[in-house]
Amino acid sequence: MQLTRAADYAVRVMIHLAALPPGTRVNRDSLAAASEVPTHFLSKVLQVLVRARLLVTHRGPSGGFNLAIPAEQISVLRVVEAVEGPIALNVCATNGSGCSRQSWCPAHFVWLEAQAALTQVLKNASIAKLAGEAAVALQSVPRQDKVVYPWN
Amino acid sequence: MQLTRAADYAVRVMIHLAALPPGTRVNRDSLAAASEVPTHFLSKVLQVLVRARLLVTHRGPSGGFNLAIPAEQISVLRVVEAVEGPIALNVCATNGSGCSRQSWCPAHFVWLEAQAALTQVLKNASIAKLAGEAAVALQSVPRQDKVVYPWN
DNA sequence: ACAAATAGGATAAAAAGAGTCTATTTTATC
DNA sequence: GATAAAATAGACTCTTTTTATCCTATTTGT
Repeated sequence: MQLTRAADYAVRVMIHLAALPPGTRVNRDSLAAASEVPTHFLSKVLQVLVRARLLVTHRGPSGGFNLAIPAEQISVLRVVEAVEGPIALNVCATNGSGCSRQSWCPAHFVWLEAQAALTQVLKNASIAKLAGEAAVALQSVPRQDKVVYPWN
Repeated sequence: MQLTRAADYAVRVMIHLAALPPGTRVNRDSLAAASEVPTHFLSKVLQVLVRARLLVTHRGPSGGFNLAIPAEQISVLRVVEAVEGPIALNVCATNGSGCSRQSWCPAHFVWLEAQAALTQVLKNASIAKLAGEAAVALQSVPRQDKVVYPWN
């Protein structure tokens, strides 16, 4: 009943990028440092986010990652599901076949309801909003990462 | 991000017992059959529920398990947490130390909020209520388990 | 050409999850 | 007291997932 570390890391990274000027490109090592994530593991997570079209990647010198779409349009749910797949609190709460008791099991609806409540919160939380909060919290931390601004 | 099978099984068993006359004692094999759970595995789950004071156990012939308290007073949350421990969506959402970023991490509050939404649903769902729904669904299934009524 | 990056495959350690088996203890009943 | 029905407890297995790490490509800006 826990998020994977990968999903947590993904959300951290997305928020970090959203807090920078739109389009800012940041390389993996900077992202790893800023998000406190093991670099090699973060590579994997970033690759997933790229495949999910949430990030855009650039190779070569001055390469790195930036948001593929405006942070306002990205919910935490979307990021989490990009990494973990669709959230399902129980096997019987899957879209697929699920369990044999599905049709009558009285617990079934509770799982669905709980799942809906959970995903609703994650859906309503946009990465942009969280990044805004982050900006406030980070005012006392002037250190800058190595970043490449899009106008350079 | 899923319930364990054990927690699912625990809820099934509790609902099954709650649907019977109060105090009805049922042995493990009957519970396993009714709940579609591997018998030996169910043993483990039942032991946990006994330690959590949700079930009362009786050994020997005509032994078995029955609810320790009225089903109206038992929430699904309580059953789940008896088996899985306190629900925490993320390491940083634990009561304990959590992660170093806890104090300022903007995602932190989202996890807490999502967790609250989830637990709220599970807390509001009483085993008794679900058992009532089960009773309706089971009207077409006349088969009786081997049970021991408390007045015998 | 060179160097800075990402991509992606292979590997692996550790933990969790799910289930099985068996010996032991308790206890109702004959 | 003997017997048998039941729960208890713990060891054990097997599989999958998680969480990485490392290494070799491949891209690409200068």
